[in-house]
Amino acid sequence: MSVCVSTTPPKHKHRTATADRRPRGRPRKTEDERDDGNRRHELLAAAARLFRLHGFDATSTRDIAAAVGMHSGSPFYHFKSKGAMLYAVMEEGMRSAIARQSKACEGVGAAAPRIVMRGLIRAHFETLLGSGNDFVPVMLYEHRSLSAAQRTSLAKLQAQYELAWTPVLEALSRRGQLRAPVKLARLLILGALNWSVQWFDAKKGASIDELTDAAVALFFEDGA
Amino acid sequence: MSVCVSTTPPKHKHRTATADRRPRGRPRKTEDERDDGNRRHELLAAAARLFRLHGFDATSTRDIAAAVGMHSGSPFYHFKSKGAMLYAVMEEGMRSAIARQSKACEGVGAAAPRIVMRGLIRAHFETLLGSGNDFVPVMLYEHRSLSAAQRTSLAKLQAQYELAWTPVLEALSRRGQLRAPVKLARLLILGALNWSVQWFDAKKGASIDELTDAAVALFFEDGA
DNA sequence: CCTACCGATCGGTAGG
DNA sequence: CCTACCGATCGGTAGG
Repeated sequence: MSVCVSTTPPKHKHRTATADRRPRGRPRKTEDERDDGNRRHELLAAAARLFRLHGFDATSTRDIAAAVGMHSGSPFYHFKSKGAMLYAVMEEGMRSAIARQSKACEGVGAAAPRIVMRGLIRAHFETLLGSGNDFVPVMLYEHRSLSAAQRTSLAKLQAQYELAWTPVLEALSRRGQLRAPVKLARLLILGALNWSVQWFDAKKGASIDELTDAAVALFFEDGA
Repeated sequence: MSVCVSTTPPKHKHRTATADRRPRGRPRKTEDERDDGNRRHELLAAAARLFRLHGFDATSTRDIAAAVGMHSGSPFYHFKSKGAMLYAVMEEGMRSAIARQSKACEGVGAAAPRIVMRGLIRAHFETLLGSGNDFVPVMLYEHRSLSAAQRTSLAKLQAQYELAWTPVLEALSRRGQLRAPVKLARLLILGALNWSVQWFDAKKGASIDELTDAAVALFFEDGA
């Protein structure tokens, strides 16, 4: 029996009812209608980088616009508010985190839980520390700036993500390889990983692989 | 040989040269000159609470003033800038954290390293999660808002705090009770503890003592 | 510590 | 997506 739960996201359908904003004024320069999404994503990537670097409140929408060569009012053509940009960054972060996690679980089949756990930890570090992966760190550290409704919405994605961890921890616990209560262990372990955002430096110190090995060794006993 | 390093802070002498600001205008209402310091500390406690709750950028100096019944300009009689308030919060947080840690180390004498470690972890949780202890959480989560000079200054206090951990971890490692490299283990363990600020709820779930037990069990093997 | 104020910046919008 | 702009808020200060 595989211990790795599939957490492929359900189709989402909560684009807001007011999302049918039509372009006004100057028409598209080219026939290529689809670079609309590209500009939007450019904004999102710039926002993620700046939010991570300076924080949500310390980043102005003007900063974000300038980072992609737009003028001050233009981001509001793509997003209806600064808060909507923050939420979009976090949502994209969670979707890619869930996708990476699912991929890590593919094909581990009936592997030993310690092997599966190594895959989950490795994927988590990659999501947090991989170059250009600013989206999830923003989610972790700018949570406070969300509205209540946004928080509720994101909580579902987070629960979905963490769903994969519990059965693996339980399997390890049954085998005597985990020596703390599963629920607290999950919180402590995820905390240890999440905090790495604060000190990890890709240019010096341990690599992501070394980090993963250290974490697995620290938290779980050998299956010997 | 005791494994617990004394980290009593050295006398600090870096009150800035411009700290001799004299009171102007309306004289003190009473003869009690010494409630000056009390007002300053009231401001600090209110700032810590608000910074923790809403973040540094989202808290205005007006909010802080209102929280202690002052008017908008008055905090600047006690602190020369908002940034100086942030630094003062963090500095006070570190001093009390170091004091609590030193106390936890007193009298453990030649106890087994696992016992000493339990004391360090317990003290750390108390510093982070004890009721009214907002100062260190602010330090952990608002680090980004410091100036470079402030960061350098605080780094010394942080290094002093973490000094106590290394020899204990090394002792545990020698005994085979710690299964990851000491340096990475320290980063991961402190991260697990620091992250508890995000999810701990004094009104439900585990108590600080249960948390401490779970952490010790998770990270360290029995000395059996 | 209060009053009154300043300059700067910010999120957001109308209209094209 | 740009131009031009508004109202609100903010950190900080002079003077008492």
